[in-house]
Amino acid sequence: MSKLPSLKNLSYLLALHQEQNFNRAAAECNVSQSTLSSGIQNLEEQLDCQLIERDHKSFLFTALGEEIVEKARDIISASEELLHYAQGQGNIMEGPLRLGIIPTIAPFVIGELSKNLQNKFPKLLLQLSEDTTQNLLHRLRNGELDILLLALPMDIQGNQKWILGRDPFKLVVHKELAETIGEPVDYDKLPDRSIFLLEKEHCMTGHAVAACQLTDSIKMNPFTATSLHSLVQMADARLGATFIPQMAIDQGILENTDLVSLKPTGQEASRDIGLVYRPTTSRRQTFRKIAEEVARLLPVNTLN
Amino acid sequence: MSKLPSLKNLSYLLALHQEQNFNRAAAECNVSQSTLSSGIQNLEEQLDCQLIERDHKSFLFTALGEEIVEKARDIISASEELLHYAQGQGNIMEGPLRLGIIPTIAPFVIGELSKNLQNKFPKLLLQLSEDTTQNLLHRLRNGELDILLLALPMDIQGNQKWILGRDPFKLVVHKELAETIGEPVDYDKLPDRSIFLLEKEHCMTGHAVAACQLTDSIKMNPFTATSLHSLVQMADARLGATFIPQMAIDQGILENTDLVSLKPTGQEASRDIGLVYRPTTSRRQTFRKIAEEVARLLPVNTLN
DNA sequence: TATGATAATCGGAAATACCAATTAAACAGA
DNA sequence: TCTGTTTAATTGGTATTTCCGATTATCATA
Repeated sequence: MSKLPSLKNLSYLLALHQEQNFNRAAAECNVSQSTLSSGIQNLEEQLDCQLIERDHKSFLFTALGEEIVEKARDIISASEELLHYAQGQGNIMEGPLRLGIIPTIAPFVIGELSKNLQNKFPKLLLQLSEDTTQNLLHRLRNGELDILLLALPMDIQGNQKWILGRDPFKLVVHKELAETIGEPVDYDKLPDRSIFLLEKEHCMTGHAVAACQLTDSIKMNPFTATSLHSLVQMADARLGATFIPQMAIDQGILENTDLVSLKPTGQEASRDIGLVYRPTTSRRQTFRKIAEEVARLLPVNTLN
Repeated sequence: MSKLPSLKNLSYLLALHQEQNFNRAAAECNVSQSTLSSGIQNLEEQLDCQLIERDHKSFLFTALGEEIVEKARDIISASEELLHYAQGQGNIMEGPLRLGIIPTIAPFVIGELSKNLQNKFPKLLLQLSEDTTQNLLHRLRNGELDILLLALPMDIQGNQKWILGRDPFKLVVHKELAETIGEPVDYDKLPDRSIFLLEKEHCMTGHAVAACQLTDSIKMNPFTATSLHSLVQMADARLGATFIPQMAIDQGILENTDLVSLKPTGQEASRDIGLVYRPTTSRRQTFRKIAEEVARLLPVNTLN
């Protein structure tokens, strides 16, 4: 059996992959450029394969090198996790936890969530990060984040998920318009191009359109907002209607407006809320407790 | 950030856990006893926690130590996997694959399976191991095996599974008895204590009883056999009836006998066949290909 | 043609990993 | 009680590895 690669050399490889430059990577690792350089060569020798193609001045990771980087990342994070776990005397709810949340969920759960986690697990260091689904998935993949709170269905690539609950969509309109529409909503009674949605980077747009059976509807207005709060403002200014998730309404997003919420067409007009994590994680138990805490905050809790 | 533990020291810890003795563990690792001893001390210092309780002559792993061992095992196997992957130039169907199979499945798939794998993936080194479900799960857990081919439903502990397909049960009787019974089988037409089953270590007994709605039946004979071939022999000697899975019949287990197979009571009188693996594995893709190969050999393939 | 940036290489120093031998303790048997 | 055995820890010295600083080689570009 040949010798296992050292974690040190694997971490050199990760740094090099991140920085794409020997000097910067060496600085990152607090070693000299020569050390890092020979570390990489050492690794290539041990693994008996070419990780980077050298081009005298620059270099490029080989396909195999990229794959090794992926695997190395898992190994390094598992080792870091072991270290933290041991140093925390086996307390799984201790130390940093990097949670990514999409913008159409974050404002409506992070307040309550961090308060509850702080109470129950005072040694847990929750680090929140708000970003689009695609960016979050990328950051989960490269080890920048530990778990993601996303809206589903969604292609979560190679990752794993727990469905925590459902979040119904409501059609939100000015109260003067509400009477002419009725429940469940008949979209035909709305003027053309009077439904405002978020820009397409937000997965909520697709979810709302699908869940409320609005596909290709002439009713949609091509203008797109960047936050739910903007949509609320626009509806309140009688520019049209919009879809708002129940969790936002529960958090009082319609307070101090003249808006009312109606049940949209489609018997399951809702999005699923799920927690997504790397399949290779060794912190399932920790994540599970987080899942339970988040699920308790959702309009409909379906965590089994 | 404190320094990561070295893979070397982690492997010392694993060996010590396995051998429960410093000298033997050191021999296992091809190092001296003193090296291993200081390696462990070193590790405890780095992790800043007590892994074993020393008692001057002997020692005992602490609870935390046991948990660290689990995590260390995952890290070491991921590292070994990375090494093999790299050395195989990224070919995931290369190198050793340790597959555990229960005795009521093994004889009826391994022939075809190893032939097919040999053809498709000539560099794959399939290492088969036949054992009871409980033993296999234990050996999967401690890293001795990579994947298990089991009959389900079954408590697979913390592991993950794919259901590959179904394997129907057939009631097997001597042909002279068959006419008096009819299909689907009316157990009342069988004499009391005339159904023979495997000893209870074999999960098939429970599966057959449940699937064929035989719970607590007076029809069962308390004698238990240790293999399906014994059951066939007994039925052929007109001692009674028995249940045999379809895959065994397909492989000709009834050839050269005077037995016939009847469809038993219970509309889904079958067991599921599944592949079980550690949730922390980094070889899902490899396992998936194995799953596909196995599924093709089953009487009913349900792998999605 | 110089200049600056890059990664590889080289030689020596520092850190470490390792072993053999020894010690210390516990135990079993005479 | 004495003795030999088994156990893990300790010690001291050696071999190996790791790391750094300096240097080199190559290229882009000013």
